[in-house]
Amino acid sequence: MTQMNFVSFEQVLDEHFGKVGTPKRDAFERDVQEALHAYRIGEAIKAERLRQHLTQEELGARIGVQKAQISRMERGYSISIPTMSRVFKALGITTATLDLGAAGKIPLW
Amino acid sequence: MTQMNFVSFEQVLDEHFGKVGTPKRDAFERDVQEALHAYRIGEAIKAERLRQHLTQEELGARIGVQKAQISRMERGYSISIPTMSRVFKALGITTATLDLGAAGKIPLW
DNA sequence: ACGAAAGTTTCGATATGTAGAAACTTTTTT
DNA sequence: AAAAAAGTTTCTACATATCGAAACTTTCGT
Repeated sequence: MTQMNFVSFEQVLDEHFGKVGTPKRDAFERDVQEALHAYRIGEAIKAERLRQHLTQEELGARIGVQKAQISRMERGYSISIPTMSRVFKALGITTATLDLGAAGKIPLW
Repeated sequence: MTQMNFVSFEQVLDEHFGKVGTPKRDAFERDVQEALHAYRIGEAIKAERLRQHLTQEELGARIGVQKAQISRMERGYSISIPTMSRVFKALGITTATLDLGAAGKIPLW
């Protein structure tokens, strides 16, 4: 086998989306971040649902949506604050605050 | 002047939207909650912007939107998580966590 | 009181999120 | 291994959010 060539993840990104700071790359970075936070929220929903031994169908019934909808939320399909709040409330989570550090804490519902 | 008649806020709500638990009233209560949290987020944005002595136009420039858009956000026009995160980042707020109590804390960006 | 700056609103176009129905895949139970 | 249950995806329709342009209102400095 001849010498292998390695390419870093960064190199691939630079090539496909441009260097950091260029509009296209920045848009990409934003998309990644947004997908990530939606995913984290989904994970939290799923963890809490499983802790309570509920199926997606049962949780869906509580807020009047199909199991398919719960699936989408848990899998990180981008979610709005009202939707997020409906689901967490249905899971019995009555308080949620957005902690902005120096800028204060905001109760979300 | 003859005897005045007083009506409680609750009575007005009951009459216009039905009692708590009915679909119409529940929808109303949800709308109020959603408007309220959007408003609180708007207040936080405004407070932080003013603390830094920035105009809406200057803050808008940082994220590439018009001053009109910042105005809408601050006044409680319903806001998505990605939008919220863009604004707070532009204000230098680098960490934000969603605190769900027993269900944990989720970094939002 | 006047003009300028800052903030708000309306209108309309476009983008993103919500959601059911139904087919499909994966996991669990028997 | 077959059936049932749980979870996921695709397609589609509709609802909500984003945002600029431009008119408008409020606030501030002189």
